[in-house]
Amino acid sequence: MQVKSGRRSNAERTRAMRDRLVATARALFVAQGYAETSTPALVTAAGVTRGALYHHFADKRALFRAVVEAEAEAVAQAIEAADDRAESALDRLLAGADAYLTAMAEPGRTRLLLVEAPAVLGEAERRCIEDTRGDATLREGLEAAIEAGALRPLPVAVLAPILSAAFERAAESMAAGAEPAACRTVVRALIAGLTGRGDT
Amino acid sequence: MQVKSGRRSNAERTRAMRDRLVATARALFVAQGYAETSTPALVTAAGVTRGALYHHFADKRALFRAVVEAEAEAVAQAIEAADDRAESALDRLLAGADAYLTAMAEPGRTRLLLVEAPAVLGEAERRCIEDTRGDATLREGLEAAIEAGALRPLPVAVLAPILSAAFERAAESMAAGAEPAACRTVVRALIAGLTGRGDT
DNA sequence: GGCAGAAACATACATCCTGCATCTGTTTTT
DNA sequence: AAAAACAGATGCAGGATGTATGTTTCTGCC
Repeated sequence: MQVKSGRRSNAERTRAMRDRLVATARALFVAQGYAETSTPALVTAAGVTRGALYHHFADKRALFRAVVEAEAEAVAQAIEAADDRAESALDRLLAGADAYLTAMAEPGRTRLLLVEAPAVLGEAERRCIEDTRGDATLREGLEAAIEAGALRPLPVAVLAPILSAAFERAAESMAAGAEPAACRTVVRALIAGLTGRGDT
Repeated sequence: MQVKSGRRSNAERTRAMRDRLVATARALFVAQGYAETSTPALVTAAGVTRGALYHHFADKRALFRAVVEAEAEAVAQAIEAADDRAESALDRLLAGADAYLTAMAEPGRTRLLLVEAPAVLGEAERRCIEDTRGDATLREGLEAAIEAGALRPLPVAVLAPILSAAFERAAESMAAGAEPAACRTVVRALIAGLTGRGDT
């Protein structure tokens, strides 16, 4: 292992370059959107060349997908962490929803995950990323809550995406400057309404 | 006004050309998405030239906006029609939600309005189209229902977009082949939960 | 230690798309 | 009937994407 500044292993070079490209891409995609961000501008901002980009990613979309996957992973982890700290099935739901809203407050996340991703990646590809993470967790949480009698029996396959969409819009509202407290209140009211008892 | 076959007034020519371009654009945007639809391919499909396109629309986005506005208008009309037939504030809400789901079942509508439009038009422009129509109606409906004591008092400014998103996802699920009955059940349950009584 | 091969990165090119400026022909107006 | 206004067609400039080809940097082996 040389300590000389100029020498780096291939693994290091790859990781550094990939991280650099993904970080720069995230910033530009958030600021200008996917379509309006050209690869020449992107590599210039990153201080590298287009050759490096196309060496590490099949095309512009693959780079975007890498950005989105990293974002989705971060959100999923935040939710699972909150999930672990809850007791009852209903509490897990409420805590998960809360954690989702908090995680999505990270600047740019709503634009990447909720605006650009659906249009750039197909619905299919987007599902592969989002669905195997957040949505699956939510589905399990709902099933558990219904099983436990905490929630009205409703078709989870339909309910989960719909609730998920509600959470997403709440996150967008918060990103757009709405009262965080109001957003959380409404989301909790929505879930509470499904208990059939109507209390919070 | 000549009746000779080859002779058409300018107004007729304009309307025919615009309609033709919008109809063709809708089909292609639905089938391949906005970004993957090139203007050369579009005008070829329409049997006209790019000159005609850029004569009637400032740019590709303007054509897309025309398509989206037409879709949004159709949805808004369907909702208002259903609204007029309802009695109580709560009934208007439920009828409006139902009408929304039915209207959004029109093939391609979810992709245009919910996937492509947010990414292609800014959130700002999209709001101008969607918000001044569907969302405003929903907001008024919610305010009326809360005023009448039919719904729990919640911040409408936040609740309306969130409910709207839930409806939208329900529409997408239906477009993707989910049980229409299940979708309607869930949507109604969501609204019912907000009454604070929990019944349908 | 030095060299062959692979991998990381850079450069150059072919293709395509967008938007505009220009040009032709038709309709409307006076 | 002539001029003005307008619909529509053609050609061009700028720029973007993705690939093919070169060059440098590392890695495994002798």
